[in-house]
This record gives sequence, structure tokens and C-alpha cells, in this order.
Amino acid sequence: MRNISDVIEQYLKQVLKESQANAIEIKRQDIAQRFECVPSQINYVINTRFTVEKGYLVESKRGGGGYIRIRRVILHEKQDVLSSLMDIIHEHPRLNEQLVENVLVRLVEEQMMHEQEAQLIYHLLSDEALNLRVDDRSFIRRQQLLALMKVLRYRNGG
Amino acid sequence: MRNISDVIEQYLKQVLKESQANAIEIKRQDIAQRFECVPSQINYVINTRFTVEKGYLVESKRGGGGYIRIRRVILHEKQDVLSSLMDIIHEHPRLNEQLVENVLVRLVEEQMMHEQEAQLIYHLLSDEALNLRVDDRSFIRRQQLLALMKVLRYRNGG
DNA sequence: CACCCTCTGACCATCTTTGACTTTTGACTA
DNA sequence: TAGTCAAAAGTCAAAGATGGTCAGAGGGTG
Repeated sequence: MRNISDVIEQYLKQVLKESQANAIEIKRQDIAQRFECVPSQINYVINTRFTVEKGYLVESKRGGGGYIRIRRVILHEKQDVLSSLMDIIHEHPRLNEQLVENVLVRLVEEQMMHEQEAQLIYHLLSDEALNLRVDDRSFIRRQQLLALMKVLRYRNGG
Repeated sequence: MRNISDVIEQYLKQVLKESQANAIEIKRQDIAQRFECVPSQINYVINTRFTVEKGYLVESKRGGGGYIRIRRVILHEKQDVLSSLMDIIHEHPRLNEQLVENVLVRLVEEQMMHEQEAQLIYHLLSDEALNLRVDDRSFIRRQQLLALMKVLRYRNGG
């Protein structure tokens, strides 16, 4: 693996997968020690890899007996997935390629669309295709991702 | 071989051929060092020799743990259909919903995409989703349809 | 000679790593 | 109970590590 962040990401996902409950609780310092990095590296990994749109929820507590809890969000209804993603899209001030990718990957994981469809749409929403100023790009992405959600809603019986 | 670009091209193709998967991942700096050239030379080689038309797909990531990934893909046999559609897209001064639909229908007829995919994209490119001034809408549609063509060049056997 | 590739380097964009400083929390003490 | 302290975790900006772009110089070929 190329960088320590990826390694830590994989490790955490592995632990998460192996845990019965869909949540794990870690001690930041422990993880940092295990991978020989500074503690704040763990925050970086969490902030970039375990985001809401990817379907993770993170809680933590400081002080003695502190912890970081990572939870995989489990939504039972397709509707929930769509509406939570719509909320995220609405709330995010800037929609960059990374976020678009996260959302599309999530939709595929949740079996709301096929890999190939996601692939196509990703390219339509790429920086390359949307060769505009950042704000305009963000605007278009928001419009189109919301349009996508709308289609998926009735396509999956909403 | 007369120039360094050709040498690098051959080298990369050789490595690609020898790799089990039809993809390789390189570090720009490494290759540049091996051939004693500036890093941007690698970009030049990639931009001129590993294009989509020639059947290659290139992805990359910057920053720590960055890389350049080159993938061999199989081109779709109906390049002529794509070319003619691209011409149409280029030549039309205004791209309205009707034209988008025509293009998508054609692509489905030629079995270059599935009905459902066309449906999705049609919605993304609709007047409703692209709630903009006519010219801007037209601009976005052009960009995105061209992006679509680019993907379709190699899909189905990539 | 003109033109089209190549090559180069300065400058840019993006992602990661690090560390100093901050905030929160619980336990212990006065 | 209030205050203090140490043990977490959080924040943020700078530094580091890559890759990308672009315009101009350089060179070979018809």
C-alpha cells in the first residue's frame, strides 16, 4: 500500500468487518502507536475516509476513557439511503469530484444503481467535463445529483 | 530509437505487456529518473501515446503515495458511430432536449448503451436539471455528451 | 526554411504527514 | 462542591510529496 493513511483505512475497515456489531471503538493513541504515526493522522484518515456520504458515523469522547467510535450506517429502506444522500448533497457547500465519487460508490454499494451507470455519470460530472469555475461546477453537480436521486427514487419503486 | 519519448513509450508498453493484469501503476518521478529526463516528459509521453483513441486509460493521484495508472482497454468496434455523433454535437450551435434525446436514442439503437442508462442521462441533461440560461445549458450538454462519447469508446470489453 | 514534434522548467494543484496548540472529560483534592 | 490536573481527542496550518499544465526553446525532416 502506498501511504500510511490507506493502510490505516484498510485496517479499520477490516476490524469493522470482523466485528459482530457494525461498530468499533478505538483509542486514537493506540492506533497511532500501532502504525507509528502521530495521533492526528488518525483524524485525517477518519475525516477523509469515514465520511457520512460513504456511510459511516463517527462519535468520540475526549479525556480519561476517551475513544473514537466508528459506525457503519445500516439503512434498511432504499428511501432512507436516497433521502440521506439528498440531505448530504444539499448541505455540502462544495461538491468536488471526491464527493461525487463517494456518493456514486455508495449508491452502487447500496445496489441502487449499476457499476457501469455510476461510471458513466462519474465521467459526466468530472472536472474535465465540467470545465467551469468551481462554484458553477458545484452548482451543476448539485442539480444533477439531485436529478439522479429523483430518477432512482421512482426507478426503485418510490 | 531517436527520441526519449519513443523509448519511454516502448518501455511502458513492455511493462504493460508483461503485467498479468492489463494495467500498471508507475511513479512519475521514478520513470523520469530511470530515463534521466524531467518528470513532465512522462506526461508528454502519456498525453501523446497513451490516449483513449489508442486504447489506453490513464488515472492518477497526486500527493503522498501518488501514482499514475495506465490501463489497456479494448475499443468499441463502433467508433464510426461515435465519431459521427461527436461531429453532430460539435456542429450544432444549440443543444436542446430534443437533440440530447436523439443522440441517446441513437446510442441505444446502436446498442452502445442500455435503455436505463440513457434514461438516467437524459434526466441529468434535462431542462429541469440544467436550470440555467440557454447558452450555459447548451455548453454543459455539449461537454457532457462529449464526455459520454469518450467513455463509450472503450466500454464493453475494457 | 517552415513546421511539427520534443524537451524543459517554472509554477500550480492536490493529497498526506507532522506537530504545536486547544478543548473536553473524569478523577482527585481541598 | 469547586478547583486542579492529567489524559484523551480535536483543530489547523505548515511542510512534504507527488503529479499536472503550459508556454517557449530546441531539433529533426520534408
